[in-house]
Amino acid sequence: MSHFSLHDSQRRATVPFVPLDPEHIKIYYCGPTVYDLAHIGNLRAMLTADVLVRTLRHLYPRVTFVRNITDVDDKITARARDNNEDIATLTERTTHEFHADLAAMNVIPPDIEPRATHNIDEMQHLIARLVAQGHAYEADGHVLFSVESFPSYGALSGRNPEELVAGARVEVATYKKHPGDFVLWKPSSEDQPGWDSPWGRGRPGWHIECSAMSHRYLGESFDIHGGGSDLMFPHHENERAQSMCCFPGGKFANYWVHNAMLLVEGEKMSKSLGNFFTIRDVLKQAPAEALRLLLLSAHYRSTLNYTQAGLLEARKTLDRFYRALAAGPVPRTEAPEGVLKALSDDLNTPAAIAELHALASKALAGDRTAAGALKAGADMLGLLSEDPEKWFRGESSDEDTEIQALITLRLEAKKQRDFAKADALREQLQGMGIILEDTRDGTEWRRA
RNA sequence: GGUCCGGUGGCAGAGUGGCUAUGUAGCGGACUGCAAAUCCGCGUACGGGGGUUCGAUUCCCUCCCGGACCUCCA
Repeated sequence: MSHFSLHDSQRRATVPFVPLDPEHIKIYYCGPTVYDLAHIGNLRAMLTADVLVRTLRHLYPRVTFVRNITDVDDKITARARDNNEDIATLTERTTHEFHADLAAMNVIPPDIEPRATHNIDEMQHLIARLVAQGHAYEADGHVLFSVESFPSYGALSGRNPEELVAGARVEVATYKKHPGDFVLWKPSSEDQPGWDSPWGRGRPGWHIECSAMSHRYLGESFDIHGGGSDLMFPHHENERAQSMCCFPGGKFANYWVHNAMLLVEGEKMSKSLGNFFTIRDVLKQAPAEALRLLLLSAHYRSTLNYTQAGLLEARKTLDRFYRALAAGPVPRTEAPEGVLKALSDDLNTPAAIAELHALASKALAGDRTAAGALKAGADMLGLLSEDPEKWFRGESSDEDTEIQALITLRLEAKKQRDFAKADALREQLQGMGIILEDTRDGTEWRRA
């Protein structure tokens, strides 16, 4: 078995991955807040988790992957109000859209996908425990976590509470004992979602839900906790504080995985710059696998520059890979060593893709074992899952007959060495978005 | 202001104390009636300046530039 190394954000180093229990790997990822369509930045985090889980599944007999849905949040409440719809309608619809988008991207669903609103009791239980243990206090209707009660607060993100005070760009609520204290429970007005609690009708703070759900489904200690690097502080830092104070005997997450952000055409993706892409936006203009390959073409801890040119390049790369598969039979093969080695080295997807290129070249040269290895290796990355013919031609349609007829006419013209006519027919097809490839055995076609 | 990451060939993007990925674009060639696809060849990159070393893109220092985070954010 290959040695799997993973970069742990807390240790700030790439270290050998040592499972808590090699028979059962447990991983938790922060899922979406369901108030809007997922964008390609969200997708990068989901893909990082996906490749991580695929790799772990290959190396270990059992992996439990938990990814939550945040369906109570002030952003949700605000959006529902703007849309003039029920909160539940908004969150249900957005959750379905999220699932559909990830399915289109060939992302493996989590084993357990808990919803925050189904875990309010668990959250209250944790909060009560924190209060009882002196890690949390009630103030002005809120329950707050006391960062000073947890000596290692800041260890994950590498900051200390004093620094946070100096740079804070948000005004500190007066009822906080320490400016870094954060909300565990907050009171709800009549028009806000709320649940009865020992501290009055209210709703949970953002961070407590992940502590509650990871504990409920994975226990006091689990192997990996992941998310985007922007979640490291404050979200993950706070989760860690809550959970470790609640369960001093546990380790909470043993490894922390954080993916870097992405840029769009060299700039930060933002709605005001007009370069904000949802998964759906991209899928209108390119196949899902092209987007997937593009996002995996940079290492997850590097900033990735998403560009239109890159999307086209990814598609061309896949064309070549699919050609390599289509060139002959594709035997079932074990995942190739080179790909496994790359992925075992902190999920080095660019190196894994380079292996795929080498295999594709061999396959195109007639090595069908390499074609099998290409398929198996690509599968580790969730790529090349389509039928090559479908990849090149799309779903078969009535148009195919017409295309075939024009091709036959052109072959006739060619036979009579009427190249002007043959070229005219080829141009006509090109106008229909069809590219021809003459081979020894006839003429193949594909969509541009 | 604080903390932390980066700067690699036209572009994308790995990696390494000496053998300088991979892809794409470009150029030349083979194949083809012409294309497309495929194949062959070419272009020797590591922000600037110091230092350590027999040797640095890789280690150290410094400067410049970019980015992230500092309680909305994948």
